[in-house]
Amino acid sequence: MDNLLSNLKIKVSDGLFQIDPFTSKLGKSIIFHSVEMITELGFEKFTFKKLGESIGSPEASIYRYFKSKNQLLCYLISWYWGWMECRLILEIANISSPIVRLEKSIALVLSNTNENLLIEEVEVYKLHQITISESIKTYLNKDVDNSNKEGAFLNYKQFVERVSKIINEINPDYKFPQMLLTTIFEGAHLQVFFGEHLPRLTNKQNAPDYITKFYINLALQSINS
Amino acid sequence: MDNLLSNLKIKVSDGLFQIDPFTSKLGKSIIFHSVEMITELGFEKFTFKKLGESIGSPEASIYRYFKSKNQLLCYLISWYWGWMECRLILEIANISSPIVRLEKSIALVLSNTNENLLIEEVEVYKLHQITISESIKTYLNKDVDNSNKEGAFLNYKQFVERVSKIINEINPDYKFPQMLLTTIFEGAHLQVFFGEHLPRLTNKQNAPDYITKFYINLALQSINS
DNA sequence: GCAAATATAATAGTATTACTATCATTTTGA
DNA sequence: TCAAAATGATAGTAATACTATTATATTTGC
Repeated sequence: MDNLLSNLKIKVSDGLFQIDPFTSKLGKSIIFHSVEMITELGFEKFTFKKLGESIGSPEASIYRYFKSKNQLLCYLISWYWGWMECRLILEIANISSPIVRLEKSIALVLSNTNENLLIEEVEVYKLHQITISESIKTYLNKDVDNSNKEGAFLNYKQFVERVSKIINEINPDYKFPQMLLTTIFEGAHLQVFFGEHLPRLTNKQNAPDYITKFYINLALQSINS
Repeated sequence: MDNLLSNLKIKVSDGLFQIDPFTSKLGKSIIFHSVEMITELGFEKFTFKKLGESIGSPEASIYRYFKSKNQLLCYLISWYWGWMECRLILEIANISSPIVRLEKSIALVLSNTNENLLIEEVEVYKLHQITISESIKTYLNKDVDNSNKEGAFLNYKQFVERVSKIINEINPDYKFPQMLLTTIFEGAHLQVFFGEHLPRLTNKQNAPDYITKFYINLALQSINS
């Protein structure tokens, strides 16, 4: 997989940066260290000043790449869904059964790479964790309509779109594929978080992949009924 | 309903305030105006300074009631779930069928009072909107374990607990009531938000209560299978 | 009805955040 | 090699999220 993906450039909407970070050393460093730092501190306590210190560059230089820390978060999350779409395509290629393809799509959203895979300076393991706790902050705010215009959610929409087509292969009459999928994807992330911090809000099991199985069942029951 | 509820005092964990706001005029004013202001500005742009100006009291006075704007948000959201539990109890009293009780529980989470009902200085219509866009911010952060210790999520847990008991009446062997319910409650809020701002991530229908029906079906299919 | 306790107002101050601006220096690439 | 672009160094600003202090109301318990 690494080899295949190392030839890919994940497309991120150009409204999500001022200068494409992958065109320079500093840009790549911003990406690498921001993933590290947001994972460690959480988005609220993460600042460009701290980021600058850890990179060894002044704050002002970071602002040349991203106009705000919000834009940077949107960039990272968008990159994540772009990368997930790549993984999805590889994962379900040559699988004829749409049910199996759907199962694999849902499993993918909950899977994390074990090794700390580094793609385009992005530690994808950590970015997965960031997506779980921080991604909703890209849209649950009063600037959502602007972010939307800047293309912040295109990659996520495209991912959802691709999987909803699989749902309509299974049942062409199913009316709520996007609704079902965002319920599942966002719900899945939340259950991971609850499992760690608020166990009374979930049903943690020792069985591996119990969250995945739960959501696969939920999806298939809903689609086939 | 108003009459019944006007005799109730919604219980909020005392880790969520410094001074109980309902014991003074200023406290009540903080509650009333913060609901107004968070609805209007969103949580990020809401500040104690602006709140103080609109109340006509200095910032420092507000800090005597709530040690941070985060604590205030936790208070409001907790109050919301306390209030929702009261509504739930009234709503499902004397209904023998657990299926109907479950349906009503889910419908309740998506329902908003039409009139701008004022309970204990809380405009509940606006607080419902705040819950949709801001409630996850009470826990998706690095302070979650502390907030949890302070009782920030007790009312929500209790609400979920109460409804999960209904699920286990329907099917005593069902293993994932909390997981199903938080998926539904959080998902339901999200679909409302997507319907307004990111329609490609949902399936907005003209039919009234389509979100409610979707989640009721989802629940019943999952529980009965 | 009055003193004491308590709540509030008025004001000031601090460290940090989220930026913007300017100019010198280094890197790059045609 | 020379100009353009990127970066570094430095400074500055308005706002945020608080804390502290002291004076003035207001409440309350006796």
